[in-house]
Amino acid sequence: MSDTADGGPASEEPCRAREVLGMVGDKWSLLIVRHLSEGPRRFTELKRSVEGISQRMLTVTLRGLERDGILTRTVRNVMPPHVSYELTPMGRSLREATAPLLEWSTAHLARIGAARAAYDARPDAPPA
Amino acid sequence: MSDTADGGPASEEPCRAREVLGMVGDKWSLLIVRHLSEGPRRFTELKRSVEGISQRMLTVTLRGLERDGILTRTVRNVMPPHVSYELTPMGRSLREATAPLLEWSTAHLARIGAARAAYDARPDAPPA
DNA sequence: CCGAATCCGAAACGATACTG
DNA sequence: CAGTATCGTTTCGGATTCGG
Repeated sequence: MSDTADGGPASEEPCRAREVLGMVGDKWSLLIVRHLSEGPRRFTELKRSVEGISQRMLTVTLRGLERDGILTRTVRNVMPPHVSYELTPMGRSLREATAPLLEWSTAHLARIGAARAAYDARPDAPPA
Repeated sequence: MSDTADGGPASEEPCRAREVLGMVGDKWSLLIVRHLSEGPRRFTELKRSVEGISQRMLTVTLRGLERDGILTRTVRNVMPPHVSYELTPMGRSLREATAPLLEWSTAHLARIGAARAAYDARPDAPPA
């Protein structure tokens, strides 16, 4: 399968791929989507499980995904506050669409590291 | 298929997805990979077909992809210079892994636009 | 024709402190 | 608990200029 059932033959106009990458190509979106694929999660749960993300980036990223219709934000106005995030059907379809890429990454990361090492060891390797 | 054959259950350690996105999650990499999936291309051909990319970003992105073993760079030292770029087998497998995401994008972009419009029209929409 | 080098503005990101 | 506000740093990316 070299040219069928893919995202198009690339020869078409300005290409929508950029818009998708502008949405999920950031540092955290796909991580959050992936974690939410296991079920609804609360803010602090995500904060812990994504690990490395700051409060700010978690908030910002969640807002963006909510705006794009990838997930829903449900507020229970009690004390203490309780906010739950959950994938929409579109969010789950996105998760499935990104699965092959995540698979690919785990399968090829070692090879990529080797390629980089080989490249950097070449006589004509770039200085920095 | 809700949970099988995907990139893992998300519960594992710090997650490699970030490294992949650090590689192909930028603005241009996937576009270039997509264009190269049709066969080898020269620098100026890519410059024209990607359209919107600057010389600098084309050079930088191509170098990165070459370093990661996604594509090869072949120089024919003649006048005028002739440099050809071509996907490696790993590059082609990457192209296939990203195909579902590109498919998804073309299928859902309109719906996302609608979701954004609806979100922005909500009474509690963010100011900016 | 194919790039490298430099400069600069814009945007992303992170740490911290504060609020209901 | 679940954010918001502010600040400083880092990175991205475009324009321009120069070299082989």
